[in-house]
Amino acid sequence: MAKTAASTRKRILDAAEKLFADRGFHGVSVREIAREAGVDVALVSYHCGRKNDLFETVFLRRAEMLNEERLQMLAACRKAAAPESPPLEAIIDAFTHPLLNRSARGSAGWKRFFALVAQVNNSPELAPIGMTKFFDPLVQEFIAALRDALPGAREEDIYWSYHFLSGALTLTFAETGRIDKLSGGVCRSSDLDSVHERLVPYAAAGFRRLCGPPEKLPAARRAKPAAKPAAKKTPGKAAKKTAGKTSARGAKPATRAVRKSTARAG
Amino acid sequence: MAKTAASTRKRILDAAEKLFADRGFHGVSVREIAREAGVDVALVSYHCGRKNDLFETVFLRRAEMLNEERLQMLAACRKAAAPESPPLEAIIDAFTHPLLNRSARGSAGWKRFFALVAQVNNSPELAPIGMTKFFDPLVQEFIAALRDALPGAREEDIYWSYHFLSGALTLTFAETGRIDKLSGGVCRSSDLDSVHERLVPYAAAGFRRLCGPPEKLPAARRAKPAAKPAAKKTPGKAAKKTAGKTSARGAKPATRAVRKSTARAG
DNA sequence: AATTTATTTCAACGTTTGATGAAACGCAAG
DNA sequence: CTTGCGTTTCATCAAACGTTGAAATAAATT
Repeated sequence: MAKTAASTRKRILDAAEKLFADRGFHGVSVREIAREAGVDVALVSYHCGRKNDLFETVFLRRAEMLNEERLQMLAACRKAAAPESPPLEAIIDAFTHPLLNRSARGSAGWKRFFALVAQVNNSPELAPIGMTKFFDPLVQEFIAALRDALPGAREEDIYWSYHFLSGALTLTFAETGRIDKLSGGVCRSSDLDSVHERLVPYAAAGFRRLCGPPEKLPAARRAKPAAKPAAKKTPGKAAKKTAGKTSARGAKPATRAVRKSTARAG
Repeated sequence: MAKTAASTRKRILDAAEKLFADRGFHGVSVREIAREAGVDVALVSYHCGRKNDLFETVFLRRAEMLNEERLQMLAACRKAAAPESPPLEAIIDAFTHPLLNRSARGSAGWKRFFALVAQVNNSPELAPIGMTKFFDPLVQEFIAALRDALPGAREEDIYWSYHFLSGALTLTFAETGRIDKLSGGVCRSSDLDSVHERLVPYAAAGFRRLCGPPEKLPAARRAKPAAKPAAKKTPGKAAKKTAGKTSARGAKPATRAVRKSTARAG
């Protein structure tokens, strides 16, 4: 069982997905992927080509599925509201709900994929390649829908509002566990249903505030420019001298300058 | 010049910051950092310890400065509003404005740092370590302020609203260039002043919607559960057979199974 | 000037990296 | 059985990896 060629390829992709999602492209070696998949190293390049191609394949595999469903939902809510524009919440939901569908009900693979997307989206190295390549056509479609739903809005406001949603969405579905720790257990990042319930109105309210009628912003935006905005310019002499004194640098241990880590303190 | 020990260490940290911000922790080698800094490899461990320590130092260096100013701004706006709670916008601004101060006026170092934070924040591997360690105390302080500004709000709603802001903020200041491409030049991610002008009201509106009085949500949230929510389960046989035919897998070239990348096709 | 300490250079260590050529295997078609 | 093809194993390559000891140099202290 699980010895056919197709399943070998799938095992490699699944293993790669898992490891890439955890530690990013550079944090994983091809050999590690092979080991995780229980497969010889050479089989990785045989089935999936070079490491770059493997990464792209992992990324593309689910991106296509996801975005298909997103477009379907968008079309559905457009049809339901025709000839009017669908309500803003419905458009945002069409954009976000497919993530919930895939992730909430226990699919480990999809969860890993979303963790991967979050990293790509936030990487100066990968975002201009990966996100643009696989997500921009879809996003343009949604931008158009948002434009209809927000008549009179300026283009920049729509794009920026989308960008904020994108950041919130990818971070949330990455499930890094940070919010769990931060909230002391009050929030569970794995409870995506209840998160999504909040994300949609949050984003919708933001869109309306930015893209809605030009209600004058409440002027009380900044409190004070802070006591010393550019204080503490070069603490090099003043602050540093207090700590250590012999060494030219801060406060560093013995023999070699720095040796604080794990073992071998010699 | 620039040959003192202190400046050597600084050169290493700056080089590390630049490379880490571009390609992440695993994407950069110690030797590369040394090369970028114009320094012998051994000097990196001499001045900054192991690679892990170097990364932490790079991260901590600016995080402390940044968060100090954030707390100052929070204190200032609290004082200005006392004994009332500061307005929501002022609190959010105290959280976000220090990023603008540091980044908007051309500091390449700070821009790189924010790109780094975005990657750490979205990494399952690094977020639980880095973000928790260096940002949680600050965030707790802001959560408390938000709690005062949003009386009657539920804890989960506050935390999740913050989380959404965090995602939008880090992605925005990472300046990956994606929004520039996406918008065809309409938005410039480097124009942080005008982005920040939008981010604050966007987030504030989201907070109010989630944490404000329990206005009944507009029921029209979902359009339809989409025609086929779980369509196309295993395209392995049906869809794949259309493309290639000889190979067991999809459509792949010659000799070896996969060989599509750059050079050395034979 | 002599002595101590801080910094820098050089060379090397054992491992791991991504990738591949050549040979062996399994299996269906001839 | 034999041929042929898709798949798998095995061994290997040069390059790069993180880290360090020891020697050489520079700077500070006595």
